[in-house]
Amino acid sequence: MFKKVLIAEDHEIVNLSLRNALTDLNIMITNQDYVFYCDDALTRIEKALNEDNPYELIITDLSFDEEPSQQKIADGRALIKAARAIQPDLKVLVFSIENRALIANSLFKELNIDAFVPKARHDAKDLKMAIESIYKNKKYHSPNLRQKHVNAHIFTEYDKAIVSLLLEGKTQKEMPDLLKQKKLEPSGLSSIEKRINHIKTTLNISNNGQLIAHCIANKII
Amino acid sequence: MFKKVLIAEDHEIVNLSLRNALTDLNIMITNQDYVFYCDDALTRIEKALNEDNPYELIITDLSFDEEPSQQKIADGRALIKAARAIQPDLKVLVFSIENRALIANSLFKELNIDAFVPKARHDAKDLKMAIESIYKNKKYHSPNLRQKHVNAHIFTEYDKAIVSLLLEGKTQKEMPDLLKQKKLEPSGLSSIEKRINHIKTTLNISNNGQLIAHCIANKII
DNA sequence: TTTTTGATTACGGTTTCCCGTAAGGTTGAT
DNA sequence: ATCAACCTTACGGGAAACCGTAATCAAAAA
Repeated sequence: MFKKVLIAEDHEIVNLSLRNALTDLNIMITNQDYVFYCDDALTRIEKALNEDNPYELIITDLSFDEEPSQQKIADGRALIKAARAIQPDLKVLVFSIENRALIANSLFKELNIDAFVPKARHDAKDLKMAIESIYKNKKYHSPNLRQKHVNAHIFTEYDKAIVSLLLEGKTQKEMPDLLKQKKLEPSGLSSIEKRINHIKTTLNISNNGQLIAHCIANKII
Repeated sequence: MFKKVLIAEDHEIVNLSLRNALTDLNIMITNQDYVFYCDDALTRIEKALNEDNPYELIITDLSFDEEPSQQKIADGRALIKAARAIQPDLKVLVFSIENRALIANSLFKELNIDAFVPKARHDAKDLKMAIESIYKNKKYHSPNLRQKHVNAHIFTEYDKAIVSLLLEGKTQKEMPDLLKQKKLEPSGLSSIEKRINHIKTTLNISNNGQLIAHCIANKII
C-alpha cells in the first residue's frame, strides 16, 4: 500500500475523516500530510521532493472556500496542474461534492487524474476502493457518479461567447460588432439569430432566460 | 453534557467525523444514533420517544442526495418540522454546506433551531462550540457565516412565481391567465410588466436572462 | 474557368416585449 | 359625500426579437 499520501481538503470535518480512512488502510498520516489550503499542498509536495521522499498520492477537493488571505492557487484543478508540473508521476484522487460525470470525465481527460470520488452516501467505502485501485495502477471511476443525460447540445467557444454576452445584458443587435471585436465568426446578425435559435431548438427551450439558466446549471459558462 | 444525540447526514465521510467529534465530547454514539436518510431520522426519534428515552439533540444536514428509493422527507428543513411536531423540545443543530447568513437566519426565525454551523475550514471546532452552547440553552450563530451584502431586492412569492414562469419559457402575455390560476394578484399584464421592470431596475440588470441567472445564482427559485 | 454547394449575410414581415400615459378602482382622511 | 393618494388595468407607439426568404460570398468540384 501507499506509504506517503497528502490530503488537501479545506473542511476540517472531512479532512479528519480522510485521515481516519487512510489510517484504516494502514497508511500513516503525520501532521505534515494534511493541509487546508492549496498553496500549502504545493509547498508540501515541493518540500517532499527536495527531501527525496516524494508523495505517491494526493487526495484533493475541487473547490476551496475563499479566504481573506488570498491564495495563489484557488482550486483543486489549479493545484493538480501545479503539482503535476513539478512531479509528473504523482497520483491524483479527486474527492469532491461535484457529482456530474461530465466534469469528472474532463478531469480524467485533461488532467489525467487517477480517480474521481464524489462526496455522497457511501463515499468512505468508495474512497477506499479508489485508493486500492490507484495502488494497482488502475484508474477508478466511481459508480456513484450521476450519469446525467448527455447534453443535447455541445457548446462551442462561439456559443459560450454569445451566451456570455446575453448574460451581460447585451442585445442581439449589438452582438455583430462585439463578436467582430473578439474575432469570432460568423458575426452577421442573422447568423447569430440562427445559432441561438438552433441551440434553443435542440435544448427544447423557448427563451433566452432558459438558455442562460441551462448554461449556469450545467456550468457551461 | 448531552447523553443522547442523533446524527442525520447522508455523506458517510462527514457522518463518521461527526461521530468522532461527539465522542471527543464524551457523548456516546451507538449504531442507532446515526442515519443517512431523513426518514430514518424521524423513525429513530419516534422510537426513542416511545421508549421514554428521547433524543436531546439532533445534528442534521440541510440537503440530502436523492435516492432511487423515494424518501418521504426530502431535506433537513422538512425533517426539523416533522421532528418538532412530535417532540417540540428537541434541540436542533444544522450542519450544512450552506453558508449564507440569510438562510441561517430564516432557520432560526421560522424553525427556531438552536445552532447553525456551516461546513467550512474550522467546522469541527465550530461544531463543538455549538454543541456546548446548546447544552447551556444558548443559541449558537457560527462566526463563519458569510455575511453577503443583502440582496438589493427582496423577492416575494409573487416575484418568484413570475420568474418561475419566465424560466418555464412562458411569454409575458400568457402570464395574466397563469397568475389568475395561481390566485396571485395583481394579474394585469401591465402590472406584471411593471413588476419585472422594477426588479430589473433595482438589481441593475437589463434583460430577463440576467434576472433568471441572478435568481438561480442566489437560489431564490 | 465555370459550376456547384454550403455557409454567411441582408432584408422584410410578424410577434413579443418595453415603456409611457391615461383610465378605472379602492382605501382612508377630511 | 368628497377628495386625495395609491394601486391596478387598458391601450398604443416604438424597439427588439423572431423567422422565413433571397442575395451574396467562398471554397471545392467539374
